[in-house]
Amino acid sequence: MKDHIVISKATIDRLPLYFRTLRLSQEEGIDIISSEELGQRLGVTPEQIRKDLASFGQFGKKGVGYYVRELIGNIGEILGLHYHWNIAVVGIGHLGSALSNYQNFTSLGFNLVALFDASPEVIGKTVNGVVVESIDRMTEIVRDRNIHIGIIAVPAVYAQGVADKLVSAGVAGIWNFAPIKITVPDKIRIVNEDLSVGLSSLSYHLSRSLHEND
Amino acid sequence: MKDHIVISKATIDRLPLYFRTLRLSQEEGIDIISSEELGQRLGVTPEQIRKDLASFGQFGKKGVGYYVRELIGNIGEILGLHYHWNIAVVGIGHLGSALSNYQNFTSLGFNLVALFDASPEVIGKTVNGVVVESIDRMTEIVRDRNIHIGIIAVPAVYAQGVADKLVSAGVAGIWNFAPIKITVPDKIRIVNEDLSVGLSSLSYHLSRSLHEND
DNA sequence: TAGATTGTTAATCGATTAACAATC
DNA sequence: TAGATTGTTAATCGATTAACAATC
Repeated sequence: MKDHIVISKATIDRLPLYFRTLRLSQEEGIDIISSEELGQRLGVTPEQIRKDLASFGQFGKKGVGYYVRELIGNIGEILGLHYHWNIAVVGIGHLGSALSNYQNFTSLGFNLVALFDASPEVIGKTVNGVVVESIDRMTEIVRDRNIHIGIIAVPAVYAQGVADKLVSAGVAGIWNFAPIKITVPDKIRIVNEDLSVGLSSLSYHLSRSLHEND
Repeated sequence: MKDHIVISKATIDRLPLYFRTLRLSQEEGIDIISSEELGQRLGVTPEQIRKDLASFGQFGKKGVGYYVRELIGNIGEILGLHYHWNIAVVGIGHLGSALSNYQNFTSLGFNLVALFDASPEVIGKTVNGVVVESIDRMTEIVRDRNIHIGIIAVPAVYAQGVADKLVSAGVAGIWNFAPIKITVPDKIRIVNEDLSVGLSSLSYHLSRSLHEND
């Protein structure tokens, strides 16, 4: 792995796509794949793929391509998926339940180890094999179950409070689904997943094509 | 609106954030806001905001700032939210149900008008006031209810098939949650919402900080 | 008017694309 | 060896940041 080279956010965001597509290719029985072929499968130029991978090392064989199994391992390790992070979902409403049941997280190596909610009607229920705990027990449970990542799926008004609680309980990263900006200390990683962006950008483009001949 | 100027994807993706934050500010009773203040609230530089808005016109008053209500209207119109697009969700599993119940879409002006599923156990159920229909009735329902946008929340293996069906039924845009690349004709807009990207990028950064002193 | 803040141009920075030498 | 394909450098393109004149 090369030090002192800064990897672009765009590159990091493409790695999961490479990872996923390589695994699909592997299931199809493909052992070796070229950047050309891989690019076609996921809609990225071969140059882009080679450049992205090259920032982490030399994973291919010139004149041959990439060994699929090997590359999956390499990308998995780059992404840190081999750490099998423990995750907790906070807010077991519609979205929180859906996330708790999302099988693709498991297949990426994440372990769902805790669920939290504030509502007495929800506390005690079992979702995807995990019992929903009161949000008041967060501190002890985060410590006891060694939770690395907290997923926020509560209404916007509560999101900052939940984030503060997760941070003081000791998580290292937060994945925020609440549609609001959340502030955390610098050492905590935060990723905002804003579902309204995708739909709004669709709306933008659709309304353009409506009056294309202006 | 300025013609022949290409607006960057990054700009379009920030507009929904501006929109949302402006509405929150409005609720707090703020009538006029500067790019400085707005920037602080959503974690974007004031220059960035002014530049983004400037690509669509002159919405502010020099020496004063932006009139919140006016700007909300302007951005809403730029995003095409005033068209009140009709949307349908395909695949009423955990994620599909959550999306069907997502109140933020409604607050952006989208109308949920149809739900589809292939499973007899789900067909006929009511989710958020809408009855789940068989996927076999998609063509007629898309036409009759004038559906503009289809949301794909089915397992990856079925996603391309569902997309083909949505396109031939006549939707103009697709919002895809299935973790797979989908191919559609050029005239159809497609946005991929890949939930594994966010979590994987968290994992990447967390594993970096683990061996920060390498 | 003086102070504040926009809109816009120029400078910088970063990411993608193109080209090709290295080599399997 | 000849053909294929990577890894890497250079060229281009696009987006952000800085600076400031315009003006409310």
